[in-house]
Amino acid sequence: MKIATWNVNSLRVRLPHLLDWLAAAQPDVACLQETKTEDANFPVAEIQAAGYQAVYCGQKSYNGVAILARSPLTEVQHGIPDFPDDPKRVIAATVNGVRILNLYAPNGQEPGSDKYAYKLRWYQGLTSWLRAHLHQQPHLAVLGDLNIAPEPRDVHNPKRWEGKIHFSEPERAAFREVLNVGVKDAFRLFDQPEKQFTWWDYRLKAFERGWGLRIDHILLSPALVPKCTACTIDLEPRKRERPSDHAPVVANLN
DNA sequence: ATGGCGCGCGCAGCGCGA
Repeated sequence: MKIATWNVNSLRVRLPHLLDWLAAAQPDVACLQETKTEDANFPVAEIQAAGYQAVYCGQKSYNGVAILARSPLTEVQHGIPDFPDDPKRVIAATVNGVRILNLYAPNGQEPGSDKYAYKLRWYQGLTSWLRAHLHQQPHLAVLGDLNIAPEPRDVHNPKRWEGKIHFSEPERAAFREVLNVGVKDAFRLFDQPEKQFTWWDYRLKAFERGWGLRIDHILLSPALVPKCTACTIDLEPRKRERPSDHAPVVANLN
């Protein structure tokens, strides 16, 4: 089973890219973030024609998540239980016995801001939920735009980014707390080339210059780790005209 | 690297993302 995550930055604008990418990459499960689409406008027909079922929760302009799958999606859950928040950042479902958590973590704006405090609170809520959920669902995969670069090697210029949003120490600590629940970063299960990123600023030709961050992740529970045979970043969609600023991350599970 | 981009909304220019 191939599972993937991609922040599409508007599903409406990126639908042609998404359909081409589904055909090329052939994921069995695709978690999307920043759909920016109300449920009534979700492109169900196009997604079905591509061979996928979908569950989704979105809103106008901001946020929005969806899970696409070639097999039935069951036990669909919205939001983080016990975290009073409704900006359409979390959707979960079970596919082929694997519990899929699709997350769009808050951006955080900048350290010290209200949005930053909210991001850290959101991560506390996430960690508590994960701890409980992992006990109930041992075959658990967490995918999404987690908006944190966990280590210096996940940032093109760690000195430049130290203390900045996505790479501040409290954020990295929050990410470590997630890992401490018992999940592993699928990308780091394997030897990887240097300078592997999933997001590049639209400005200043950041993609061409390799100025990126690795902030989109796939985390696997202990039961899934031995089943994982590969985890890669797919740069092809980012090379297109009018791309999303994020690249998809893909993991193969036996 | 930091003004510089791209999105939605809605019809001008702003809020937001990362």
